[in-house]
Amino acid sequence: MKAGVHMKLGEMLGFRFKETPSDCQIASHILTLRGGYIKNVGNGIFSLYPPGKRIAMKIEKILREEMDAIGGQEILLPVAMPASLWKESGRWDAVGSELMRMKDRSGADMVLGMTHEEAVVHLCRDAAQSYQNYPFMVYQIQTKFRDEPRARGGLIRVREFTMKDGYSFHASFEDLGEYYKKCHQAYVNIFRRCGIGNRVVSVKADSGMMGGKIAEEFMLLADIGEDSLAICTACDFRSNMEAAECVVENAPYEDSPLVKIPTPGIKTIEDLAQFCDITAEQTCKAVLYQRNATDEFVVIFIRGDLEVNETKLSNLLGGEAHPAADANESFPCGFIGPVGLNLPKGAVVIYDRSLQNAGNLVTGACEEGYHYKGFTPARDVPWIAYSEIAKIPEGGLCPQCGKAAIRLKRGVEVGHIFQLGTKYTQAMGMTYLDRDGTEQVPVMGCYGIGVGRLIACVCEANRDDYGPIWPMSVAPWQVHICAIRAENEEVNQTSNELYTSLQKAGIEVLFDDRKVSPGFMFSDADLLGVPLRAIVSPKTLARGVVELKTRDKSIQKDIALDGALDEIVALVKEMMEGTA
RNA sequence: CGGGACGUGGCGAAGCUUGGUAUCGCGCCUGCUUUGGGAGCAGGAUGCCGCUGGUUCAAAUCCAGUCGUCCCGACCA
Repeated sequence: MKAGVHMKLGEMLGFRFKETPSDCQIASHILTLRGGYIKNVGNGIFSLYPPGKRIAMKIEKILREEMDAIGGQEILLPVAMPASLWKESGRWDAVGSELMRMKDRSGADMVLGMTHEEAVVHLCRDAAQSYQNYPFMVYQIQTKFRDEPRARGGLIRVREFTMKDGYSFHASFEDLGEYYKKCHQAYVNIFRRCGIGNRVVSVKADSGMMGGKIAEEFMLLADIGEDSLAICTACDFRSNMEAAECVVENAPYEDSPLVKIPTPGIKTIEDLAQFCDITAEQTCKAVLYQRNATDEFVVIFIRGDLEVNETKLSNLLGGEAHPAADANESFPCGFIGPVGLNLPKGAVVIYDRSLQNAGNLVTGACEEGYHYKGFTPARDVPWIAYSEIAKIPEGGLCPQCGKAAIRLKRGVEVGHIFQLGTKYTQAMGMTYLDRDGTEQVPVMGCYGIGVGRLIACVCEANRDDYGPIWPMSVAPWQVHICAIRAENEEVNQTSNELYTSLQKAGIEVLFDDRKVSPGFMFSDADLLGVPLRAIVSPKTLARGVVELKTRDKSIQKDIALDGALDEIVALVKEMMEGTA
C-alpha cells in the first residue's frame, strides 16, 4: 500500500460538503457521506473513497493481527459458489430470499456467499482427516452479499459488505469451549484497539432454533442500535433482549371464585385495569398470532403487564409467526380468555410462565362485553403447562442475580461469536480419524466481524458536530498538515519540509497545501478526522513555531520548529499506544 | 412484504395546488481582490425536471403505469 499512505489533499479523489443530506438520520451516515468516505451505488451497496478504504485497511490490519495471535490461518473462500454446496448443507432450502441465487451460463444454480460455513467445510474436509490436524482456525476477510429486506444507515446495515469471518474446528466440545474464550478475548482486544472498547459489551445471544448452543454478540451501546439489550446493573448479566429469560414474581393472592362481570367496551388492558381498579399485573391478557406458514392461530396468555418475545415464540413454534389481524371472525378480540375458549382448527394455546403461581386475575370471558374476575390459572385450566415466552421488562428481575435491576439499552451488533457444533460438518460429511482409528465429526465455532459496520460504529462513537474523530489506530492518516497561505514561500518551504520529514519518520501524512481559506481548510480537516493536526501559517512562522492540535481538542499548543518533527512523532506514538 | 415520503445541473432545495421562457444556494471553470473557522466582486459552463405512455395547441406541473431512493414496521446466518 504505497499510494495513499501520504497524500496531498488537493490530489485526493473525493470531496466534502457542508449540507446534511436530506435522507440521512444517523450521525455516522451523515458524516461518512459529508466527509467523502463513501458513495451510495444502490440500495445497501457502497463504494469507498480513499479515506474510507484506508480506514478499512487499518481495521483489517488489526483483525489480522488479533486472529493471527490466536493461531488463525488466513485463507480465501469464493464469493460466488455452486449451489450444490448449499444443497449439501441443507441451507439452499432453509435460507430465505436473503441468499442471492442466480444461474450461470449453463443454467447451473449459483449463490453469492452470505456466510461461508459451506465453503470452509468444503475446503477443510479433505485437509484435516487426522486427529493430529486438530484443533485449527482459519479466517478470511471477504465480501459477503445478503439481500437484506431493508438496508439502512449508511454502512450500518448494507447488502454487500466486507467481513472478517473465522471458523475453528475441534475434536471436542470442551476444546471448542476453551478456544471460544480465547476468541472472545481477541474480540475484546479488537474493539479496544479500534477505540470503542469502552462502548462495546458482549451479550448473550439467541442461538436460534438449534438450541443449546452458546453464542454471544458484541454490541456497541448506542441509541441508534437496532437491538434491545437487557443489562443488569447489579451483576454482570448482559443479554440480547430476545435471548433474555423473563423472571417474574407474583404477589400472593386471595382465592376467590370465578365470576363473570360486564365490561362493556373495555378492550385494552389499560382500560380494564382502570375499570376494575387493579394493576395490569392483576390481569391475564391474550395475544393472538398466526403462523406464517399456515395462518393457523396461536393464542398466548400472558400477564397483562408483559409483552411477547417473538424470537422465543418462533423458537417454541419451530417457525415464524406474525401478529394476527385485530379483527377476525374466530375470536372475540378484546375479550379472549382461557375459560370457555373455542379454538379454530389447528390453533394452539400457550401459557406464559408469568401466570404460574398467579391467581385472582381479571381476564376475558370469551364473550363480547364480559370479563371474568377471580381467574386462577392452576385451578381454572386443566392440564395447564407453561412456556417461557415473555419479553424481559425494564426494571425487571435479573435472571442471574434475582434483583430488580434490569435496564434496557439499545445496541448495534458489531461482532458475533458462536459455538456452532457439528451442524455443518455432519451435514457435509466432514470426518477425521481419532487416535483409535474411529471416524469422528469435528466440532465447529464461527466468529464474525463486519468491517464496514465497524467503521460506522467507530465514527458513531467518536465524533463531534464537525466530523469524525478517528482513533489513531484506525485513522486514515496519522497527521494532517494544514499549510495556510501556502503561496507564501516560507510557509510552502516549511510545510513541505515537515511533510517530507514526517514521511521519512514513518508517519502517515495528509498534506493540505491548497490555496483555500483557513476556515474551508479546517472544516475539511474536521470532516477527515485525522487525530493530529499540524498548522503552518505566516502567523505561526512569525513566532517560530508550528501549531499542534488534536482533533478532539484535548491538546492545542505551539511547538518550536527545531523540535517539531520529534515532538510530532512522539505524540503519534503516544496516541497509538492509547489504543495498542 | 405492509405503511409513508421523495425523485428537478456534482450536492442541497424552490417551482407542481391554478399547465405557458428552468429558479435559488453550495460546488465547478476564468480573472482580480482576499486569507486563523466553509471569503468578495465580475464573467462562465453544466438540466431527456427518474423512465414510459396518456390528456393538451402546450406538461417539471394533470392522469396512468413503471423503476429507483429514503423513513417506519415486518425480516435479519
